[in-house]
Amino acid sequence: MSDQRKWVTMGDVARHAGVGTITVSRALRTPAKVSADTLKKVHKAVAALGYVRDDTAGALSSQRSRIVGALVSTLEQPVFASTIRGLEEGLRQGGLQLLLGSTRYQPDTEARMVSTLLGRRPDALILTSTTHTDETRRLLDNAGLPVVELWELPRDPVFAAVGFSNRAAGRDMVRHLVGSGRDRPAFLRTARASDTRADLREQGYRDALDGRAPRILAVPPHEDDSGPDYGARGLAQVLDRWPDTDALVCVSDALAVGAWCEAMRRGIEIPRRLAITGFGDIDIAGASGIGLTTVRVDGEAIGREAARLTIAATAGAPVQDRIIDLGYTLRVRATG
Amino acid sequence: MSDQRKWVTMGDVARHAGVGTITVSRALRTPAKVSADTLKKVHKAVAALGYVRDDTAGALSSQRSRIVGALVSTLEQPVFASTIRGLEEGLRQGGLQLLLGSTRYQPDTEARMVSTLLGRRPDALILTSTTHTDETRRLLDNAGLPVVELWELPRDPVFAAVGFSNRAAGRDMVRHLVGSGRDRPAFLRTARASDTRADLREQGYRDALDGRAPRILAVPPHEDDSGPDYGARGLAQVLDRWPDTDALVCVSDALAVGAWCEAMRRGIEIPRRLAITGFGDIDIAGASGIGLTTVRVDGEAIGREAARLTIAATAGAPVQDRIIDLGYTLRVRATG
DNA sequence: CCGCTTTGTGGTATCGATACCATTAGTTGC
DNA sequence: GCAACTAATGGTATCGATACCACAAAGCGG
Repeated sequence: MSDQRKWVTMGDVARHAGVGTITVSRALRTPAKVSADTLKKVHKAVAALGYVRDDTAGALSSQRSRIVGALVSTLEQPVFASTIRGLEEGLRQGGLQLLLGSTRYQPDTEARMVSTLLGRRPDALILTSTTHTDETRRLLDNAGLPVVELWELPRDPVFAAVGFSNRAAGRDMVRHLVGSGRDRPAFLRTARASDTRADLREQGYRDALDGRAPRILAVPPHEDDSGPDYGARGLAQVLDRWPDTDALVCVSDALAVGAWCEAMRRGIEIPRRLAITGFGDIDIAGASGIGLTTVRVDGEAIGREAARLTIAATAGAPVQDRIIDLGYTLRVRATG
Repeated sequence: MSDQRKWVTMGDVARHAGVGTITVSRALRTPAKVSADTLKKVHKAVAALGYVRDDTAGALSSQRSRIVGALVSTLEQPVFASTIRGLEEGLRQGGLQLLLGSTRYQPDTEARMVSTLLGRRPDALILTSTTHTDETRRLLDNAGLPVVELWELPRDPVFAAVGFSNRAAGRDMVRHLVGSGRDRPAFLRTARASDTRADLREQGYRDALDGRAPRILAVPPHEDDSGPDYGARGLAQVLDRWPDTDALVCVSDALAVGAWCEAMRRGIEIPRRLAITGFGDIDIAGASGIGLTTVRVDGEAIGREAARLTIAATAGAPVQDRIIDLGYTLRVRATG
């Protein structure tokens, strides 16, 4: 940390280069509108002074912050890692910057963060959730900016959505299990109040039961417990309650991996005695030693597509498809 | 997305409440300086108009953005998840907001992102890396703001650092293995050009060899390969090259879990025939089925401590300890 | 060589909140 | 009862970049 010296301003650069401030602005923002000669002078001055433009001031005068706020449900699990990567890269190409936050699946946290984010006057907002408090919904509606919701396909998106049908995916997975002879599948999830994606997958599970009695276990949230811990606890409780369960459909890969570990510890043969499936296809799911059967979602594509939509919308281009379904793939591996 | 209606300004709120704009500013920023009566009027007006303050404008005039930029090496693995959580919570209590980015272990990406971040005039910067390009270092030195580096203890921090000794941790882990009879430990890492933490842990491994021949394998980075994939490939290559290896010290938990899976697939007995250790103690490491022996790092504490330091520094308080060592714990579990 | 467009450049007002200073009313001390 | 203070509030300049308009010079067709 150096001394209290103030920042170099655009005016300083202009003086040093012998041009007007506005020319410096153009040289940096729209180089095509400036002569090659002037451009060189400006760049030299910028380098000499170590100038870094104040985008905060730029945002104020242009009424465009070039910031896109994004709120993901969790950063603890890598589910959204690829989506964030896709988003970040896509937005960067459009000259936009990602302002990231995590809601931890709590609607009130989401409300607070949306409010904070709006204070930075982002050009758009991206949310990996479609369940909002009334307060949040009001803020979003009044903000007058594009809002893109991810990983689901809400019936009435605030503005647009990119995702897939969680319900269909859940249904397909259970059908696959039933089709390969599993007759008593159980569904394992965490008991979170507003995890719409989990609700939808559970609904898909019910859809596919076809008259069989549902075996649904919602592990209560517990301080300091992580995904795999829930999975291990969940498996124990499921077997406790329904000992003859022959397939465990987990709402996420993190849970599935935890359940798998617990099964290994107990010496339960997988998949002969018990099939285990996950959701998301995170990196570890594919590890050869586990080989988790799961639903693959192309998170990076979701991110890229959301970025494309966002760039188009902020540029004022008309957006045709407001609900984009990118689908999913059943990835059948060793565990079921 | 609603129509093109402009944002409500502080002036609008002031008019609606029948007070001056500056009073509204004070009511929201320093309520103590405003009478209870006025406060109520202002809040009512804010609610009625759905006002959200423009922090961008506030930052410009007060020369304090209340933003702290943070760059982590990766978001793909949950190593830094707890650190981010600690940071975010700590900063929020100090009225600061986290602007998050990922460098993907690439110094040039870091340079680009530092520059972009500085354009938002953050009050401080936080980096989970101590290896910077000359360009980055110059920017940081000239920026005149507190820079806190995490997860390492550099000799000459830009401003301050919060972390632990990666070298000592690596050394302790290997000493533990050697002490329990492992005579031919190998070290597995990814071959990334600028992963200082990996370098230090490797150094620790060498320290503890005590005359034994080093067996170091750096898996070359490969497009689309994730942590566990590297681990699996790495185990294969290590056993190929040094078949009698009896302990595999992995530079991260992600690698260790992948190696563990591959070992399971090959029917290698763990830990009898081969010990496997990781680094970081991510959630899955503790899962009972794996029980990975690893180095536990209290990431959340690092985040909280960094937040405390940052708040103090931005408030102009004198900072005494610029290098804070939070230590680590050897967590011996089933795999070694 | 004259109107016309195109290209390059600069001056000035502006974005919205806050710093700074001024003002008023009320309170305290002697 | 008056100076000296505090509490509460408002007016105005300011932060740094960009929008908008103006203008000069160059290119160009006839």
